[in-house]
Amino acid sequence: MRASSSIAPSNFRAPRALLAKTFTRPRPVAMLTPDTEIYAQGEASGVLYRIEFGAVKIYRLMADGRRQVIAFHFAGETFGFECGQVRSFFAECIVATGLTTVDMDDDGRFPADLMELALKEMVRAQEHLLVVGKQSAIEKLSVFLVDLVERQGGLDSVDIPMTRTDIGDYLGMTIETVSRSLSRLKSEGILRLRSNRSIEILSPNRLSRLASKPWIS
Amino acid sequence: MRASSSIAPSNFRAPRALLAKTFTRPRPVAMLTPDTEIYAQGEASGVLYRIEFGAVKIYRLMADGRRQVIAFHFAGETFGFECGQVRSFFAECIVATGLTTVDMDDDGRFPADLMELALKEMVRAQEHLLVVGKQSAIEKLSVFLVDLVERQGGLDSVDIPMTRTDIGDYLGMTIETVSRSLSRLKSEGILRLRSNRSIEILSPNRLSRLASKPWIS
DNA sequence: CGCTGAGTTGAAATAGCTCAACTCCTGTGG
DNA sequence: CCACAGGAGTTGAGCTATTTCAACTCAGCG
Repeated sequence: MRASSSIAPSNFRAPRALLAKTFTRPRPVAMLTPDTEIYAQGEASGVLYRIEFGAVKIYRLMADGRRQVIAFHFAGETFGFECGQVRSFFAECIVATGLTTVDMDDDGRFPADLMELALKEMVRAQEHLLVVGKQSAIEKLSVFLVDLVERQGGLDSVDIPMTRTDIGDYLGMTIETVSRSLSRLKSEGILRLRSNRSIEILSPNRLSRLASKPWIS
Repeated sequence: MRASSSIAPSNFRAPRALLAKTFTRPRPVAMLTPDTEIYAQGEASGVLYRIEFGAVKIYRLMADGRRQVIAFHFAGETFGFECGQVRSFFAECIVATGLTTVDMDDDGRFPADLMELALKEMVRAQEHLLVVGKQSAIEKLSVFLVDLVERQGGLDSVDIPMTRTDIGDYLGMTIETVSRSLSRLKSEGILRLRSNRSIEILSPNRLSRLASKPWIS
């Protein structure tokens, strides 16, 4: 499943005529290898990306070298919203990924269709806040896993494309704590580590009880 | 400066004709007393609010009773963005507050002018993530204070309209830790507590060094 | 076959939480 | 005008979860 070629994002800006605002397909697809940088903090913004397959992480670097992962995005999702002329975040492929682009209007605004997506992204960020603000590492990790399960269609077997470091930077904890929490869930029989990047949920109920949907109804 | 009357938000929905999309003033202003609930989790969404004066907190209640404050808003700011038909958050006045409303379009979308505001709100939420994800309590509080300073025009004297509990729920720490961190900043000569709700920044440099703008350039 | 990076596990250090006592401020009623 | 009550804030002491530092395992790959 490894892409055979890696095309820099700036090279595959599609002709405007091809970019229907109604998201009609097919559109040109760029194949990116793992760890490819899609855009960087400080670059000019303007293009939105839609993931055809694969996974992407959005993060920010701090002055002291720490990193905060803002979001993970998977197939079918759109990312790249910014409020200024300049990117505030980095976007990077986690695995082999196929991307298409969505341009802004001539006047520098987004098609109205995308308002909904931007708002959804806002709410997602705010809900992530609830998770990072939680005190317990087990809780955080459970919420993370339940979210992954749901986004992967509710199957027992969950793919974890990102590294422990990514997860730690996403949840605001060290990789050791991520690892220990996973081990704890394993030892309690809630999940099984099929491999480093794939787990099997043995007791979805107990997992989601740990995650305990923080928001009321 | 206490408002003489408190009008429930549902009572001051202005006639559509008055709500110019270009934000022309004057518009009807509702005066709300402190602790007035502007909207609640679960209510129908649709109206945006603009703060003429005062301060508002946006928060969410968790199933276990914990609270996460998502944002504070001050004069000149607009809040109330949602992605669904229903409010995900509570909005409540912190002090006496004057509000005006901005309706959505007939088709349930926001005027295009507001896209920018929504995106700004998204980025704000994502930056809040950086703060809550930080490990040190002193750092978190410093970032919070620096933000307040900037939003109040960079003066030495900062107004803290919210309680320690609000601050704690915003930064993801207990009120005791908020208090201890403030005392620490005080004992180090970085600030002075004029009163519980007003501080004087003695060394803005050292404060912002502690806050150490996490994002590079 | 050994190198490298990712992940795990252990032990000690520590930051923040919890519980509890206390102070301070403010508003109220005598 | 003063006394008092209640809420908000502060401070202390002990406890615990997470971080830190370090050693180790494991898997993939030249």
